[in-house]
Amino acid sequence: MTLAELLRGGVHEVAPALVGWTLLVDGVGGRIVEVEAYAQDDPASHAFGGETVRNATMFGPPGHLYVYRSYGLHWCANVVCEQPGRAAGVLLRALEPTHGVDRMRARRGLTDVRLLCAGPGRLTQALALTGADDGADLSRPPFRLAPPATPAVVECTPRIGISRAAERPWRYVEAGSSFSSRRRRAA
DNA sequence: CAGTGGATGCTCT
DNA sequence: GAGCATCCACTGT
Repeated sequence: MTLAELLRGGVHEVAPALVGWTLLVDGVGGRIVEVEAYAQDDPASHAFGGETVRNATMFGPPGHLYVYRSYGLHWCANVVCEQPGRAAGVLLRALEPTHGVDRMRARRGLTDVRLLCAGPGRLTQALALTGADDGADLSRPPFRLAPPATPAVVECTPRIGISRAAERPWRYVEAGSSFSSRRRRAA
C-alpha cells in the first residue's frame, strides 16, 4: 500500500491503518504504535468550531502535518485526513524507536528506549518536530512514511486526555506493544 | 505503583 | 479569562 492509497480513506480507516507504518524525519523515527482519530463533527477536534488561524492546516490537503502547541510547553503532530467536506486528522501518540535512537536519546535526555516516543509531546521532541513543521508535506523529504510488511494487529480504546467526547473509542494501539503511552494494565 | 500539582503559552469566548 | 489532544517531579504507600 502506498501513502496516496492510504490517504484515500476517511479518518476512521486511515487511523487504524496507519499503525505499523514507519515514520522517519531526517532518518530518525520508528514504527507507529499508537494514534487517535479526530473526526468531522467531533467535539474533541480542534476543527470542530470551523477554520481558524491555528487549525488551518487541518482544512488543507491530506497527507500534510498539523502541528500545534499543547499546554504551552509541548508540540503535538497530526496527519491531516480527507473527510468528505470537513477537516479531520490522526494524532501521532507513540512510536517504537527503530532509526536514529541515539539522536532521539540526546534530544530527550533519556536512555530508556520505551520512553523516547511514548506520548505525543515526547514523540515530537524525539523527532525534533515544532510549529515550524506545521503544514509540511509528509510525502516529501525530510519525511518518510513507509508501510509495514504485514498489517499490524490493532486494538481500539477510548482517547486519552480529553474532556469532550471522551467516550468515543478512537484510540488505536498496536496489540502487545510496550512502546505505547500507557503501559498495559496488569492482568 | 497511584495520585497530585506546577510549568507555560496560545486560542477562542 | 478559561481551558486545554501533556509531561515530569514529587509525594505517600
